Amino acid sequence: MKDIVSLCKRRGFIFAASDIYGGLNGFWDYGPLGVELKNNLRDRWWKDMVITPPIGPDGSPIEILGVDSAIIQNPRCWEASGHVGGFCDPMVDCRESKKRYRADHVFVLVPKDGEGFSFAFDKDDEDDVIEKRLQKLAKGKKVEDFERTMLDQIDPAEFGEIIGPDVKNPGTLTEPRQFNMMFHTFVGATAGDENKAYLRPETCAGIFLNYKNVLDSNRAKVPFGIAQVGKAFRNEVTPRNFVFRSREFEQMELEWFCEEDEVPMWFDFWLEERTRFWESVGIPKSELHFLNVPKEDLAHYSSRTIDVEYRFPFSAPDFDELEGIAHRGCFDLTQHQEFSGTKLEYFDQANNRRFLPHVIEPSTGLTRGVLALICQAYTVDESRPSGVYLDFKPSMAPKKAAILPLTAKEDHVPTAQKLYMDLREDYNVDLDIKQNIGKRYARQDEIGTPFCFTIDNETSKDQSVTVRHRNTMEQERVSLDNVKAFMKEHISKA
RNA sequence: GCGAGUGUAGUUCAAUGGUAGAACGUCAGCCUUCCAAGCUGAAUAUGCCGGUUCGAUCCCGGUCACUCGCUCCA
Repeated sequence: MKDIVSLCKRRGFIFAASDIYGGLNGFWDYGPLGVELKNNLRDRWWKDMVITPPIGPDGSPIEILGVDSAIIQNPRCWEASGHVGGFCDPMVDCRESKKRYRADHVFVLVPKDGEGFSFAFDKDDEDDVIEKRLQKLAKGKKVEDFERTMLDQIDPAEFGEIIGPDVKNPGTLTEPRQFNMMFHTFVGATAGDENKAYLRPETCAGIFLNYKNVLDSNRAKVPFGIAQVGKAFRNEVTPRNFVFRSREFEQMELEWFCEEDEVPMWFDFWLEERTRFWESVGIPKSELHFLNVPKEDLAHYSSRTIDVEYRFPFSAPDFDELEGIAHRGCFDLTQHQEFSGTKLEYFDQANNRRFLPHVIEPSTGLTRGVLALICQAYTVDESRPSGVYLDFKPSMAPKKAAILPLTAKEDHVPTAQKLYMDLREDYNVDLDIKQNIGKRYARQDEIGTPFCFTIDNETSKDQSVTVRHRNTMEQERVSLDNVKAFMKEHISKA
């Protein structure tokens, strides 16, 4: 992983944000090649979703519409989604056991006579565990001698008298701290609670907020989908693993609205489609893993979620989440309907009935996808000068080809320039004239350019150039006239 | 947020209480007819802030970042 991070910096894929100031934990910038790669992945997703959506089970193309909603929305929408209420749980750390507890998940036995210490327990602790611990530490007191109170109901000033759940001495618990995952900001020039707003922690809310607008303006009929790509922000406790968990990231989310009884069919449909997508951009199925998220780990709104996981270098041999496909039920529309007071029911004219559609959400991290593409492409090959090459699918590669005059002299350069000007109309290509040919091949290997066209003495004789293939380093001759056709053939099918 | 470790050119590594050196890469020139070749030259570093000291890259403190473990990940 270290090597990948260093290659990303060295060649201009991904830099630490504010690098010259020493960086900022959890934020990353995309360099010249990184932004191309990210755009390629994003554009492919957008094309596969919105421009040419898949063929549905009935044989005709399904309907998906795109939106691009604001990052900052009315803060009430985050109350509806549960982000404001549900995720501000005060947490308490134990200085000795190094554990962290939710203050509302810890209860405390406070002595009724006010003498001696109080004892904290996890809310799930069984009675016999509690009794045993009291026997050891409470100097003869029994459960009946205590009053049971939740930790978040106790004044932190009295924490000094409490013995934490996993320790033997009092005074190790810190004050409760709020851990709100949402970044907040203020709308308007004055900073106060009345104009507090949030940076969206996920893009899907903007879809639900526009669900009615899209329906009304586009004659959409259930089942249909709304797609969005955009930035989201989460104040992660621990940004880790390069761009995998960062505080500012980019999501590609589809909300698929359908009838409740068709949920199982569409769920399977999207699972299959999304798997196909990842394969098509270069992630082999062998490196993917499908995690049926266990009930106890499901989000509050979801009754079924499958995580599409990828074998990242930092997780290997295990996998980490790349995409989540969730059945969100009608939770979001119900909540927004209630909080906004706007009716969001769908009217099915054919059957003359109103209902709130259920939602299947394939939600993926664009920036995580970029990381997966880079990790997957990273190929060590000691036999070649660069020692490594990036095995991108040609369609994903930031640069599709490099045009290299064999020498900087003679008539190689003008021919190369002409070819470059011609190719760049259709493809993102490089023209590189300086230094010997080996160095230039090596450089292109490191950034994953699939093809290099080399102009040599023979070119002026027979109007042909050498194509050098990145993965095999093999060469073949192609006539100048056929270079475009060659590109078209090799890039469109991959 | 806690604990442990780390921090020297783009990268990988040296060295030192007296102000840093190499290799590779990068750039320029020469030379080169297909894989980081050769020759000549050049630019570039002690994360940041403070303290101790005559003097700190080195010792101390803070901070920032990275790695690992915990925690978190709706």
